[in-house]
Amino acid sequence: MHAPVRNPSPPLTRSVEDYLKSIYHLTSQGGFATTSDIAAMLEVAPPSVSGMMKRLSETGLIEHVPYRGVQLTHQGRHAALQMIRRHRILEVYLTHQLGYDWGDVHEEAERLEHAVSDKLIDRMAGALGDPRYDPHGAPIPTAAGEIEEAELVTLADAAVGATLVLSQVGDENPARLHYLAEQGLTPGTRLTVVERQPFNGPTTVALGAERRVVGQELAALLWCQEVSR
Amino acid sequence: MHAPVRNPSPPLTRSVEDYLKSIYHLTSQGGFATTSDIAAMLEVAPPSVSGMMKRLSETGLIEHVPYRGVQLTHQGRHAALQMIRRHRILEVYLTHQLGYDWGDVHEEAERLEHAVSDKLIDRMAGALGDPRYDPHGAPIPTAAGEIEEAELVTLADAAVGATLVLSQVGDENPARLHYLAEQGLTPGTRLTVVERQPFNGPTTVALGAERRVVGQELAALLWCQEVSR
DNA sequence: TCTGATAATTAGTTTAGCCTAATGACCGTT
DNA sequence: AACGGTCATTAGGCTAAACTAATTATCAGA
Repeated sequence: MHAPVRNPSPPLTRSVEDYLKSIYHLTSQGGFATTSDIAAMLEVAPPSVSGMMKRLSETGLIEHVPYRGVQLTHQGRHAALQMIRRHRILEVYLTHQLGYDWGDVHEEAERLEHAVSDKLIDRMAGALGDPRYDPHGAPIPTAAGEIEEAELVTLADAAVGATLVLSQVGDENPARLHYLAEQGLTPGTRLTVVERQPFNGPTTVALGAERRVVGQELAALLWCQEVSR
Repeated sequence: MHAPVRNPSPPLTRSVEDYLKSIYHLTSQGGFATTSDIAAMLEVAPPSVSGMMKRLSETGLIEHVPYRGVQLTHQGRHAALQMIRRHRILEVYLTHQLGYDWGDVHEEAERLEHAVSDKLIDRMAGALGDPRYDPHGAPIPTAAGEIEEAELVTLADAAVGATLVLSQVGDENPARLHYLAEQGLTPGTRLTVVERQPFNGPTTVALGAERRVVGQELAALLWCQEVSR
């Protein structure tokens, strides 16, 4: 046996990789990621984030405006997209090749994404025919770091009468994902908004002949593409 | 996204896992693992080992006799065998399912073994039909922590005239492994010891009609089972 | 414009792992 | 029995990444 082998490009620690991913997700709609949002997402205390932001901006991965928040530099964005590619390829691989349920892949991928090599990810992607979306419908960045950006609305915001295709489920809670699958609410599903109760009330949708009533909270996680209205 | 997910049974750090594995390998023929052997295997300084030995014996994973060395407790041995199972299942999976070469699997498995869940290992093992040996011929511990112990001799020690089956290659250097594969020296190969030069000289073996001359250093890595002599 | 709430940062600790330098134990030889 | 060499351990430091407590910015409302 040999010494434990480190990943060929050593600079990024697990922690750094997690911070970059969080910042990516928090800024994907533009704007800054705030210290407390990052802290909440990673479940660490805000001072831990302040400290890390200092280091990350020193290494050129983020742009930090004190008391405002942070954004990724090109370099940081590229690294974040690498991680997201790894995560999503792993999710597809685990579901398609190893029988994982779409509710259970996130946790496993979350650990593996820090340990896999680019070579392994490429092999997995190859074995899967270079998939473009993960099991939750999220687009997979290319090896070069490009990602599809789609115009999406949440079901909670979609107009009554609109016809939609459910594209992404913005959640990773296994129980909620299982429930959604039972209800037939998986990416690719075509649905029509039948009605919505006021005061953040539930939305009723038609899936073919079936009706489903979706609470506000869940509806806000269902990202859809508008087909017509 | 959520906070980074930790492995369900959290206590063992990557480092601890590596130390346990090293100690297992160093003591598999019985006896104690010494501080400097562990240090050499993990490529750390001896004082780092002393420090870790203190912690590991406090947590009951090893028995430490100062200035003598260490041995695994039952608990430590079990944990080490878990890691070895993970490593070897990963190696088989990477070679059989993802086209890895037997010389390249070690490094990838070395990183992944710390990140995979038991569930994933079981799925991989299942997909492979619960293999009993890794690509280098080493036995894979069961999920319960049992491992086959075979009586093996290195080719360097085998008697001239003996007929052997090459069982394990005790090396993980990709270049050496590639060379061995080219020479047809892979686990399962049947061979006869034709002659050996004195003073740690090379050993000549017959593989069917073919002859191979194997240097002392390499011969010491080829663990064989004696069929007859 | 002041004030208070909220959010961000700084200061100071902790733990895991590593390091080098200094010290101490063991063992084979004389 | 003492010596010297090798090996192990102790002492003391360093870094990454977390924490709590204390301090400072910012901003919205009175």
